Amino acid sequence: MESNFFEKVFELTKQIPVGKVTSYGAIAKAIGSPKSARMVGWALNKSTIHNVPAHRVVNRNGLLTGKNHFANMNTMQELLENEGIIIQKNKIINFKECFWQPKFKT
DNA sequence: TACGTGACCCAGA
DNA sequence: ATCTGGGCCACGT
Repeated sequence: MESNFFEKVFELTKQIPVGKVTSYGAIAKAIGSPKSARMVGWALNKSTIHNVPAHRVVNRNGLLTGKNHFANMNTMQELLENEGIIIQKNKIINFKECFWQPKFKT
């Protein structure tokens, strides 16, 4: 049995549309474990460089907490800005506007 | 086998 | 408004 959690986080993250972002808690909640938001970040950390736009996943405050784990600290912000997202001081300005809620979709 | 760690979130003071 | 503490599940050593 494969790690459901890992796969779920993977799927949801890959389903994030361009120019949109989401939070770890949202993904965790979508999976069914709102309390386990920490594992979402852990899962992404395992898959940072795979084909998963982990850079579109930020914390509840819209802060790029995980940028430290990317290849380069600027990578995450650069990618998000490239998507059209406004970031300042490692924080998304129009976070609410760019927020996207993950859903289960086969 | 057991303990520690982690890209977080919520509730209380 | 800010600060502190607790909880959660899975993985690594």
